[in-house]
Amino acid sequence: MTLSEEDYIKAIYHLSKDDQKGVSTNAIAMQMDTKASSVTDMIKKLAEKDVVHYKKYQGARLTDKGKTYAAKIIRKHRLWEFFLVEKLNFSWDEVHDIAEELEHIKSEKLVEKLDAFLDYPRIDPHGDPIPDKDGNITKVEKVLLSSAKKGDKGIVVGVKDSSSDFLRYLDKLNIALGEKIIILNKEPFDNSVLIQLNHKEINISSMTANNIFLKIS
Amino acid sequence: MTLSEEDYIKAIYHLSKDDQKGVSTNAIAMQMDTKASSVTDMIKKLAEKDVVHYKKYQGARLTDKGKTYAAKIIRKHRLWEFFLVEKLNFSWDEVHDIAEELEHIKSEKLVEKLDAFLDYPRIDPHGDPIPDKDGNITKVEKVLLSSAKKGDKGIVVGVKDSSSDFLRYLDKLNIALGEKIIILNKEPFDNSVLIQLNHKEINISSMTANNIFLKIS
DNA sequence: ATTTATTTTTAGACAAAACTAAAAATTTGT
DNA sequence: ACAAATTTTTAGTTTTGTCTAAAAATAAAT
Ligand SMILES: [Mn+2]
Ligand SMILES: [Mn+2]
Ligand SMILES: [Mn+2]
Ligand SMILES: [Mn+2]
Repeated sequence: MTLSEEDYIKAIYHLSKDDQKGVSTNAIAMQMDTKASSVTDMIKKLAEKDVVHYKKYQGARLTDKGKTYAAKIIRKHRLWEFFLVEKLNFSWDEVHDIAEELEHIKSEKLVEKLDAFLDYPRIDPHGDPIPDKDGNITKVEKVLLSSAKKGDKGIVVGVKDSSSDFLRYLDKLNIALGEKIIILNKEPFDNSVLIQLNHKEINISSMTANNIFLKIS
Repeated sequence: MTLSEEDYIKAIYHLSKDDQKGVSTNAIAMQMDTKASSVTDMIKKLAEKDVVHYKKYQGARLTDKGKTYAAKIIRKHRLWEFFLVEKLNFSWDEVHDIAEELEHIKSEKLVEKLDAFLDYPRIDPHGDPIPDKDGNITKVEKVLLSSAKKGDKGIVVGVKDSSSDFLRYLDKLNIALGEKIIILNKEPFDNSVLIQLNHKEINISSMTANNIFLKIS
């Protein structure tokens, strides 16, 4: 499987909400920052290799083989991100692009040794679960800050958007994984949320609240 | 620079003995396991990018820019090899192929942080020097076991052939970097060498002796 | 000094992964 | 239900890196 094919598989995996409906050509094109026509070509190739099901105009659906493959790439991506942050002292907003390259290094043994070296981490620096050796992903129960209710108390356990810009903004707000948050109020006018964090009250915009995951405690 | 271009630059670097004469098209083809015609195409492209000097039928010579670039790739290759052996507990015969991929990961910051994490190692698991940040390589004075004289005492400091097969053979002989060796005798008939290693006498074939570097003490 | 052998380059083709432009199918709006 | 808008596919190019076959240049041998 080539680097490009692997990135497509991962993209389709991440875009697969429903297991029934295929992921649309346009959605994949958007995610991959390419043109729909290129996506069609690639989907056909992936169908040829039995990693996706494809019927014209019906979008792409990963096969079991495809899902397993996706999990393996994601496992590598997140293990490398963990390595970069925990061992090389990168910050969480710098690691995605590098992991985007490292995830394609082809060596089963490398992944397993890296996993052992890192002491079998189960979540990456953005709170996302790291698939195990066999591709199993333990789903973490989490809820968007935007959908938490007034009075709820929770811990920041993840982010939906993991772009550098957003992560650096969270740094500025002193919001990091593990921080305790209390929802003091929700403003119906603009859907902003007033929270308490480290004994300070801060106002979080709807857009920001929509990208922070909490575990309600 | 693409992955393929980088591998060519490295190949030309390693094949450059004389600084005057260009490296022949055929030699590069051999090293890269490809055809001479492909090499000619690539040399032209590299000349276009000013990393090699190229005149028809004269072979390829790296420019200063090319040499600096080569040193950077080799730096990454050897740092990753060191990481794999020292941190992930790979053996020295397993790391070359993986480093062959890792050396192409594009992030200056990653290299510098990796270097720091490894505590600035200066030689890789095969005894080869790791170029510094600026591409400077400190030459290690070393001599082939095959050219050492009877009575010489030395320490194994490197290997010329770093193929898995050779390295595993050395493991079997208990020859590793740092081992002390005494040259007891040289057999003129087949150029084999009788050495003392760990209080045992072993006979080393000419071919093997030709691939072990010593520092005479 | 020619002829012969080897090396290197050119010419033409191919597969991968992208693109643009245009056609076909599907979805949406009235 | 039909026209309009959108999505998806096809057709035809392009670029990168490879290949084979043949031509040209260089090196070796008689
Ligand atoms: Mn990637
Ligand atoms: Mn992540
Ligand atoms: Mn390489
Ligand atoms: Mn090495």
